[in-house]
Amino acid sequence: MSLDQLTPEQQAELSKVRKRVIEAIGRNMDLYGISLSTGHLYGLLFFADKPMTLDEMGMEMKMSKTSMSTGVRTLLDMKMVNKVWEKGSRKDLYEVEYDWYQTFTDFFAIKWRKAVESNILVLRRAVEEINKLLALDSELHEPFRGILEEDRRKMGEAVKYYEWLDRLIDVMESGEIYNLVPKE
Amino acid sequence: MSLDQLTPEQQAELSKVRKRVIEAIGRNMDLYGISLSTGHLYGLLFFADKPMTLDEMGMEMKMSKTSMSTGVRTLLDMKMVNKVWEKGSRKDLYEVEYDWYQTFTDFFAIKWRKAVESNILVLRRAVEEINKLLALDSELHEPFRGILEEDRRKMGEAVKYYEWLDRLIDVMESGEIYNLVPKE
DNA sequence: AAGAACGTACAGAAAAAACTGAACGAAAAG
DNA sequence: CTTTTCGTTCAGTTTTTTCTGTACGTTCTT
Repeated sequence: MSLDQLTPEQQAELSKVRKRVIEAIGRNMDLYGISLSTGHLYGLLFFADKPMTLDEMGMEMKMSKTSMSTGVRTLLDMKMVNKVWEKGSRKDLYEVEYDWYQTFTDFFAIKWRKAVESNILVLRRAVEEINKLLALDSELHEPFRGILEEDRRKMGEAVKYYEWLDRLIDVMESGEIYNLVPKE
Repeated sequence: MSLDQLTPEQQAELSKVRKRVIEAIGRNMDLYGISLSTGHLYGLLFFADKPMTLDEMGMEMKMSKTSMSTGVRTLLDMKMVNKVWEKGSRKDLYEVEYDWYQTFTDFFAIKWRKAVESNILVLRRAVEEINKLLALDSELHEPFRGILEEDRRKMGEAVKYYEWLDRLIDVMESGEIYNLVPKE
């Protein structure tokens, strides 16, 4: 943090302000599926004036290095922090991705995309399966046929929705979203 | 589920197909901050051909009525299910909101909006606080002044991002988003 | 008014997730 | 080549979340 050069009063003032912000940001990071303490870690890195090592994080967070390692990896997987290379140091260094617009769209590209595609796949397969059942014997008892058709209809609707979501994610990834909602 | 009219083989076929879909949907509902079993409950309601009571859900899910009650309330709070009134029955009836586009935008309107506004508030206050510190004494030691200004800059950027996110949520709530990404 | 049916609050049990320290393997330093 | 440093794996512990049964208040039914 390199706050060492400040007087104790200055350090206290500053960390009071920062702590409130870190707390708020960290608390709301569960929207990204991130635990509170990993959210705090993110907040710490947000205010750091230089990339940090795992040991430094552990020091500041008063937590084990193991926890820092897993926390950082979570953030790394979501592209919320970046690994930084610095000649001379053989420790790994990390800093937050300060482009939060990018972080937001990456979140969708990584997490939501996966869910969307998995669900589309499963739904399409299920529809196929039902089609097979319906085709197999045209002499189906009415209640069964009706239920199958209703299920197929519902799943068809769901697929349409997921395809829409897929396109929405495209629009975010491509940056087109900024045409509709400009950054400024 | 009113599958009673079907033969055991038909019931088996159908529930095999449904179970796979429910599993997939439920698994990915953690994106909404919803537990796996509440996700399964949602899946169950998705396939139900009529609104269900808590007892029916407990029966199907093989879980306690208490759990059904809390699960349904979670889904209700997120507007993923609706309470349905049916004359004659004095039990509460629930059905899923089948308009998934609406569900998606409601999710942002409910969860993200809250986070965004809370964070903007906290950040604005913190910026104010820093402005006060900077104004208080113009004879600040350089390192402190520099750090304060850097923190202020970062938080200003964050506020701008959150304001963008706020506008994005507006666009979703208003339906403008469908101009950019049409439903079909 | 009394009894039955319903949903939920609550406290304890069970399950899941987060956290830690010790141990290990890889890679740099001596 | 040996030693040190670093990040991660893993097993065990702590903390948090989920789940359950009982008890309770409310609202219908009779």
